[in-house]
Amino acid sequence: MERPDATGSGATVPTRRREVTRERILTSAKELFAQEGFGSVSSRMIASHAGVNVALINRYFGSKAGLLTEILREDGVFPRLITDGPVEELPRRLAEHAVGRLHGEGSTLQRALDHSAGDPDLQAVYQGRLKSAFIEPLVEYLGRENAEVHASLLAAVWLGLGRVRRIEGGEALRGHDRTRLTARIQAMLELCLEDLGTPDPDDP
Amino acid sequence: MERPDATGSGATVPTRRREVTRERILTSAKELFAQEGFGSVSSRMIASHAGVNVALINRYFGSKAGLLTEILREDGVFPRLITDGPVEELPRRLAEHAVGRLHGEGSTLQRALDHSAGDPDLQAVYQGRLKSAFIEPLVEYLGRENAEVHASLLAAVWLGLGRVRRIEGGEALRGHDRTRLTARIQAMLELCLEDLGTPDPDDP
DNA sequence: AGGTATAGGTAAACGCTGTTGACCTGTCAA
DNA sequence: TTGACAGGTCAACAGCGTTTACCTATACCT
Repeated sequence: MERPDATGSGATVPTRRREVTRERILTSAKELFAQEGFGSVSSRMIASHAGVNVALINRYFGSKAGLLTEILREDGVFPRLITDGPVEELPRRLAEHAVGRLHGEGSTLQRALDHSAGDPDLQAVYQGRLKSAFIEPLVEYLGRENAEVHASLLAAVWLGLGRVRRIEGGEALRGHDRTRLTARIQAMLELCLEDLGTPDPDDP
Repeated sequence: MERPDATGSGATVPTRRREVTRERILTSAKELFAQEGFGSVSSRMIASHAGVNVALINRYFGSKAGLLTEILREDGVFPRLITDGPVEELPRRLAEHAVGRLHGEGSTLQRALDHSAGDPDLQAVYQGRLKSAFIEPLVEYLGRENAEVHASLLAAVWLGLGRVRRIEGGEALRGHDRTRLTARIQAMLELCLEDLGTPDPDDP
């Protein structure tokens, strides 16, 4: 079966096209995840919203988690944020972005995925992503001794702020003076990156 | 039906006793959660391990999440940690505890629940718990201006460290000199508690 | 002691989930 | 026109948390 194409030329356009279907699923998934969060959206909901059969999700993305992995891979806000300027300004960039999120800035999708970042299926996805899109770029970007430790501490503050915002609503933080709060978070992030000395486990 | 009691007195002990059954479920749940994590343990697994009917979990705890809420309520490591000494030593206490966890210290149950702290059902449970067992006691304990902001920042670092440990294994942090790492985390927590000035949104 | 209300326990189903394998069918090249 | 095959469908699977209707051991009251 074919359908008339939009050009009015009389030619027909195939209804079965891999890329088109794949994109429909991706678009619907993003939209629904953004509205409801990952855990609350079922495969069948995505499929019916995309006007597509359920089985195709697993055909094209392996699993529901695979679908999310693909969405996150396309998104990639972390690496951009990290390499968006000189190292010495990284704490300021991250602090401003974090505080911005408290005030509802950032894409709907980002916010929704944060909101449901706990799902057990997501755990594995986020684990891979923390390394590939946060720790590793950061380590490479810092490019110095103990970079992994600095990166881990930075990631901890970053993720922790996200978590508090997510499960507490961030009301307490949002209520405070924005400039002062940003400065404080920036200071905390700078402390994460400050020199730690040589890591010698034998030395007390 | 009754069974002989352990005293050998010849008396019998009832087989149907609310508290006994409740406790059997709690014990089994703790054990299984500790081994496998929350998400991987089904209601039916808990029930069969406890030698009890599945429906009793919902009868006694409302839901599987309710069961976990009860377990966490009984546990309560947060409030103890917070009020375990003077305020000025709180950052040191928390830092030491956090680093201790990196090195596998803490109860099996704690570690396992941390490990599966992302489940969507747990999200609500943890949300209530973050407020009642962390923020609120901390706010009351600090008892000063902007206590909520300080508590939120502290909670962010604390939860963030937990999250990094959980999804990254904390290898990078564990590999570093323990004393120096503890000192750094302590400094970060102290920064969370440092005076912020008056929260005036109109003041740039 | 006997009768009986009820708390405690059970079995079977409900509707839902993600996933899979067997089966159609549109599309395109020979 | 015919065949091969990528693309799409359908129905079923096993599992989940939860609920409903039902049974029965227990304990109180006469």
